[in-house]
Amino acid sequence: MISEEEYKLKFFAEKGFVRKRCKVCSSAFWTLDHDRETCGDAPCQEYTFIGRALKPEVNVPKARKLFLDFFEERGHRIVEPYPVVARWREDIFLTIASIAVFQPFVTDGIVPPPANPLVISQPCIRLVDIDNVGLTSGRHLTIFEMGGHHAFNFPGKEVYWKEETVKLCHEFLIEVMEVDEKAITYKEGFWVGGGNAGPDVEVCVDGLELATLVFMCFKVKGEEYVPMNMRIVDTGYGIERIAWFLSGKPTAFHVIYGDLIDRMCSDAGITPPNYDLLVRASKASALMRIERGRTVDELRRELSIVTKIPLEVLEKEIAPLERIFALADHAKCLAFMLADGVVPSNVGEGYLARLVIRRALRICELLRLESGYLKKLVDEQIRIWSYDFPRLGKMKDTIMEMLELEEEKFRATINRGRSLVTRMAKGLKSKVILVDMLLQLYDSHGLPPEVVKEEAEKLGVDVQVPDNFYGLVAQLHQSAKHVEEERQYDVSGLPPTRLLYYEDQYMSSFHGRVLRSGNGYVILDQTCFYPRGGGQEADRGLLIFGDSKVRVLDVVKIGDVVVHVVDGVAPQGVLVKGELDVERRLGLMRHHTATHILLEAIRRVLGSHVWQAGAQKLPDRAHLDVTHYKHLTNEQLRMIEELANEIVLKNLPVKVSFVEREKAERKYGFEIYQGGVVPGRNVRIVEVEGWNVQACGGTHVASTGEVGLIKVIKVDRIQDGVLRFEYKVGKAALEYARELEENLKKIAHVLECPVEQASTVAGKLKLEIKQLRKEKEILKDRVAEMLLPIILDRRRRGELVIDVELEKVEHDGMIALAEKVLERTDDIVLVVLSKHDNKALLVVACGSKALDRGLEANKIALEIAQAGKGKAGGKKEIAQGMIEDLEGAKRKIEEVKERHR
RNA sequence: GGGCCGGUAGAUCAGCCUGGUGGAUCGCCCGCUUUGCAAGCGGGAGGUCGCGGGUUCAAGUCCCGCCCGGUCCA
Repeated sequence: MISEEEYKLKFFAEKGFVRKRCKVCSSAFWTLDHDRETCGDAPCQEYTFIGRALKPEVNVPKARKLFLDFFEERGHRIVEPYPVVARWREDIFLTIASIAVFQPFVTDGIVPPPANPLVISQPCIRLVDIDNVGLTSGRHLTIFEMGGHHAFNFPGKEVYWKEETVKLCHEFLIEVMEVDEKAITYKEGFWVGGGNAGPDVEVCVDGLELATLVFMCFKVKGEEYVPMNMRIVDTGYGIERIAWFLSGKPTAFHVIYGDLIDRMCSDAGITPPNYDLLVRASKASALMRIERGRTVDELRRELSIVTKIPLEVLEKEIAPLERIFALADHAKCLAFMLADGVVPSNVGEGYLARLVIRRALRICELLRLESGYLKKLVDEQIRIWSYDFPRLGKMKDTIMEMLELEEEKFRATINRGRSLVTRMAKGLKSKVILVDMLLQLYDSHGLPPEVVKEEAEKLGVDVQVPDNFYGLVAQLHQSAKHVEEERQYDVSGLPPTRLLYYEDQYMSSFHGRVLRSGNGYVILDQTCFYPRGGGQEADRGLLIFGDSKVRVLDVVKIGDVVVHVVDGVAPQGVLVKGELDVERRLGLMRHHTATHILLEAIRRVLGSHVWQAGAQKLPDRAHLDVTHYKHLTNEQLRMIEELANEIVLKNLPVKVSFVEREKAERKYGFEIYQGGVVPGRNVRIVEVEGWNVQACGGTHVASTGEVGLIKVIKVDRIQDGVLRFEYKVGKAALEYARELEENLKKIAHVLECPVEQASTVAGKLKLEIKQLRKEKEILKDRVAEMLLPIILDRRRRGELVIDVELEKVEHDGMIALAEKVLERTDDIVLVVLSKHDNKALLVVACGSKALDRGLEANKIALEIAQAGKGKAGGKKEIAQGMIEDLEGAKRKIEEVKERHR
């Protein structure tokens, strides 16, 4: 796909590099060493830098400084790192590379770069490699700093391209890192990621890839690579790898975390392996081909063969240490993610955080570390890294609380799961847990199959986990998917609609010309109808032309064109008058502005980890979803409500302006993207003066006083980690208050008490019901006790079928009587009637001796009920029923008595 | 947003498929046994079966709606 020519650099030719092919992976590479046989990258060769220590004092901050200083000296401006959560874009959750900071707006040429050329050391998180962390001595990390120097070459305005990039890299390696240049290889490759692509050169020394130099010149659109106008130098240097390489430490973890590794070992009661063993295993870990989804056991066996270290020794000495490595890495990853405001949950980036947390907790469990250890470790990481990244320290309390709750939650889930598995296993006939059981345990209860296996095997139950387990899970959800199809309108060839609602948010009527019209839709040259978007519903109203008019049912924006969905047709070219449903629009505006006010109030009360997760504004109500890790207290809700209403009362101006994207970001931060990232060079900024600033396309009132009362009517936990505030403002709030009042009055009316006393009276009533119920039980017993001797006496005189008539006793009381009688004699048939206002209840009971005589309660009950225009059923020992015609039933009872005398 | 599971005594749960007087274990209270404790034995208290409708002679159980919790998928 990529021509060899792409890599034929003058620089290589002048220095005397030769192009060779790796004997292991057969990829092409450039080297000064004419005898070299491999490309110099893992897994084609061992790590040979370990133990060499070119610069033993170098750690991560020092490596970062070496990198930044070098490029600064060569004309690059240093740019401050961005958050690890990619708030400025919606296609990825996490910052996965330094270039991700500049995608898509800078790379698309919409926004100018902050400097050109520039250099940055950007903390990045990649969870795709999470399974490999620890196994490769530190080549794989979930969190790492990517050093990137970037040059943005605009057409006709070249900064630098391939030659200069490779030359700079080469100089950095030999001058700053003091690498022997014969050890360097430049491997040819092609890189795709973050929506862009281009040929790249991978820079490897002594088995370790230290940098990737990407020459970005394509935009990825679906399956296609579209050439870009701009050509961008996108380099990525592994800061941790540079530190590892220079320090010559056995693993990258030793240089990243220093003595923390040893302290963690001692906390876990692990004796670290001796240095030589560790170095041998570590060097060889470069050779592990981890890419193909192989099991840890297989890799370990392979490592044993390569290093000639016995498998038992590896498992005993190295495996626990690998867990320590992974744990340290995950803790650092969490410190950064949580500090940047990710709230663990089961949606979005919150789910990624939970994934890391649960993985880390599992490792703690495997290492038998005490509960709460992860929290301590993250605390330690905050201490270590907050010197270079001060924002970590600011969120510490919130982070600690989130971790505590997450650990509790995880344990609860696992415990619930364990008892479930135990019960399920006990109920099994064959000692095997079936696949559909596993699926149910995972899908409904969140129990991963490994946990089930572990638990079930303790009970001697076999578990077969199919390889395609998660595929089967996906299948379970396949059928549920349905895509709602939106009606498409043809807007091709039309000019952008002039958006009058942005020129005057209060405009309620206008004149416009019909540019295109069809059955059910009208497109005008300009409109003040707001199209559905940003969580705000579309406007309604009328389009009037001549003597006729059509109603506007919906408004949608397609590209730059606004389409009015109507209940008729308008002639092409005609001039129409548009009239907005003003009440509706004002309701929408009030609720929209209220949403901005409320969000800020929530953030100030709960903390800056709170981010908007969705919102909907209707004319008479709205809801706002935010990330937060636990339920609100009443006190917090009060504070939020009060704060929001104070802002209303202050009657602050709400200002709208269009600002250049990068200026807005610099001035207000990424918090402006609470409602999502909006496209375009300029962003529309809505500012509640002195309170809140957001990028927003919606329509707003001019000052907060117009919102009126903001009343939160409900706070829901719609997902774990997401709260939904429902609220009404202005007239709708008044309407709500009225309804509440009405209801309360009705309750008070029913209770016949003043409104203020309704709750106490209701409480008293409840208590009284409880007492009455108890009393009823006692009386029921009493009645039975009183009747008992009479019934037994009648039996002694020879009656077999004995009828008893009660009043207003329910079935349960009648049955209780029958039970009492049968306790005393089993050679009896008892027929109990209980008169109610418009019916009578019937119970028939047969003792066991009576059964022997061939009598059956259900048959007798049915016979009596049928004679009494009622119905009955039950068992042959005891049956019950209902009767409408009491006299008829009584005649039948006499008949039955006669029959069995 | 959608799917699945659950809500029964203070706690953990059985009962629901197949409707017919609401159960077990732990905890609690009382008594016996014991020098005392732990334990053992005997007895007892403790339930609007999440809420609201419907079907039925009869609903914890079947059907529908809602509320709450858990969990997976998007």
